[in-house]
Amino acid sequence: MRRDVFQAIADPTRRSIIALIALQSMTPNAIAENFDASRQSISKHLRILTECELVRQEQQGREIFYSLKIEKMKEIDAWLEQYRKIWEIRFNQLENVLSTIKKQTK
Amino acid sequence: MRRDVFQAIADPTRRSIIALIALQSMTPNAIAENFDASRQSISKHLRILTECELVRQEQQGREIFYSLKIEKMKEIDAWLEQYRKIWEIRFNQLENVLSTIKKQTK
DNA sequence: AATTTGCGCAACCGAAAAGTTGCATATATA
DNA sequence: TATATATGCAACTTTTCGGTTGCGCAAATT
Repeated sequence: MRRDVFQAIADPTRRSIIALIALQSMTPNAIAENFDASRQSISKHLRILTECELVRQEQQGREIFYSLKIEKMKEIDAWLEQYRKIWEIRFNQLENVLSTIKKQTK
Repeated sequence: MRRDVFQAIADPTRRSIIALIALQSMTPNAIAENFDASRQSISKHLRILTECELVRQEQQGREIFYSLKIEKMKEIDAWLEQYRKIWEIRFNQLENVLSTIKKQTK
């Protein structure tokens, strides 16, 4: 089972779950109430999110609270970083081109 | 076919293709040479990347050059932004807690 | 003009993923 | 203690995905 963060966030339901539990931890039932999907289906998504460590479980009596491991999101951020650099360079190049044109028209 | 950026970057081969063409545009054959995968397989990935507008094609004779549409990557960045905010808040809260502890031990 | 080259497209196949159903288990509650 | 509730897990089905094969077409090359 190739489970990585990128695969985890590929599913729109999982992205919604992430958004839902980003601020406060929730039980599977509470989460499922926000979707058309069945409890089991949500449970499976939660398992996938847990397996790739995007989510943490906390047992409390017979309830299990799920919350987002926000640190793991930084992995995506780190991957994006290289491209952020590129688009900044591109932007600067464009700036230069524009200022050159401006000078020429003067 | 539900094709979005998140689904596109879920596949490791596609992420490699993105990295490869980020700086200069390349033909499918040239791209395929960098992988074990067949030309057709790479071509299919390129189609998916094109469909979700992460990649642009430029015909030049019988060759087609593919290049990254870096702007589209910003969509992922925009999605991450909300979580970036959260982890900054968390970090500041931690700072506060630490400084409170520091004061108490004084 | 015939052949080679670069490429896309459609059909097919096997593996993995998503969803459903039916349990089992542990903790509350009556 | 019997029952209801919260949840996970395993088995099964359906869908999706990645890859291969085979074809067609247009641009280069001979």
